[in-house]
Order: sequence, then C-alpha cells, then structure tokens
Amino acid sequence: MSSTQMLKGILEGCLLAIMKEGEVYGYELAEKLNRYGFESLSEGTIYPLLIRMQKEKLVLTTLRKSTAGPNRKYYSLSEKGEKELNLFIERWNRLSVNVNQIVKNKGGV
Amino acid sequence: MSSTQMLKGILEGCLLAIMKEGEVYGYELAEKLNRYGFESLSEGTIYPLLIRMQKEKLVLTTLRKSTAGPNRKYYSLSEKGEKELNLFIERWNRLSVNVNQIVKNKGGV
DNA sequence: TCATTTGCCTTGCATTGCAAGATAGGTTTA
DNA sequence: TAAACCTATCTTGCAATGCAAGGCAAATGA
Repeated sequence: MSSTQMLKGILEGCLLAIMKEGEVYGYELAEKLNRYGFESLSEGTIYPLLIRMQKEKLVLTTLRKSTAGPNRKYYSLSEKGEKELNLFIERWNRLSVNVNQIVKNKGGV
Repeated sequence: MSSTQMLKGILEGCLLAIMKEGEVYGYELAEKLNRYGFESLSEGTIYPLLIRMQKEKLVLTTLRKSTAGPNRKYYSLSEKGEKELNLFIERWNRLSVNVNQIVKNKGGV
C-alpha cells in the first residue's frame, strides 16, 4: 500500500479548507499542498478533482491574467462548498479519533 | 463524498493493528471495527481485503471450529505484516499531522 | 422441520488518485 | 529570431479501494 492510497477522499476536504481563506489557482494549490507535506501530489490528481468540484458547485471560478504564463483559473468556496467543508471536518475528526484509538491500543477493544 | 470514501487505504492498517494483539476471525474484526466507531463497514469490504492480505503474506491463517456456526478462519500477523504495520503507523501519523495543519489553519500556509 | 444466528465468500460497480503526456503563454539567453 | 525554460491548464487510460447485494454452510432452538 502506497502512502497516497491513504489520501482517498481526504484531498477534497483539504482543498476546500485551503480555499476557505481566499481564492487560489490550481498550480498554487499544488505548491501549498507540497509545503504542507503532501509530496508527490501531481497535477493529474488535482485538476480533475477541481473540475469535479466545479461540476458539483462546491467552488466558483474566475479567470485572471497571470504575471508569467497562461491565464490562471482562480477557485473560491461556494455556500455549498462551505457546508461541505464543515461536514468534512466533522468526518475527519471522527476518523482520526477512531484510527488513533486502534493504532495506540494496537488491538484489543 | 461519503464518510467511507475517506477510509480508502486506511482500513488495511487498522486490521493489522487489531491483529497485533492476537488472533481474530473475520466476523469478529467487523464487530470490533464497529465498536471502534466504523459503522456500516460491511463484510463485502472486509473479506476481500483479508484475502488480499493473505495473498500478500501479511497475515497467517488457521481454521478452527466455532461454538456456533461454520468454521472460523483466524488471522494473525506475519513478520512481513508487522513491518507493514509499522510503516502504516508512520504514514498515518504524517497524514494526520498534515491534514490537521490544513484543517486548523483553514488555509494559508 | 423451519427459522435464526453465526460465519465465510463472490460478483459487479462507482470513485479516487496517478502516470504520462498534450497544449499554451511568457521570459530569458544565445 | 530561435531555443530553452518556466508557468499553467487539461486529457486519457489505468489500478486500487470499498460497497451493495446476494449466496452458501453449519449449529441451535422452536
């Protein structure tokens, strides 16, 4: 099992959390996630996810000119996205409590 | 995104951790996980995973008679499984640190 | 004998993340 | 002006994970 397999489903919540503080564009998201410790997160992972989130209306987008390179597509949270973020945080907290119990006990119940 | 989507890849580590303390059989694992807070974890999830872990030689199995019902298949950690468990714990700790940073900041960097 | 409980397993599916590469605009250097 | 190199977005095709739905089998009790 690779490290990235553990990400499944968690990445969306992380993107929502980062957008919570303000607009970001895809390339920037990839850089921030790397700085947060998610190494080897490729654009082939992030862009399709952003597109899906746009279809689900969790995010709003606007195109802006870049200082260097092609236009940037900025993402920000919709109202629906804010609600989804709150749900994610609840789920994440429950999950980490459960896993920590198991890992720290190393078994039993 | 459903709650269970966040599990992807984490379940294997939890199974290894539970087996660390001693032999368990599949049905019992499902019950323990439920008590740990993983509700709605079905046998359609657990049994195929156990079979895969057996193929990968992470676990050893022995059949025993049940007090009520068909034979039980008991699982325990192999040496390889113990190593895998340690790797999982490292990865889990890194992941939860990263996600907590993002969720608690709610963005920035 | 028939329902219930315990216990294992299979099939087929949707979703997620990734590798690899295509496409484009801008700057720098030769 | 051409070559090289960043920045930036997107697509295709794949493997892995978890789940719903269901079947099979052994023991117990009504």
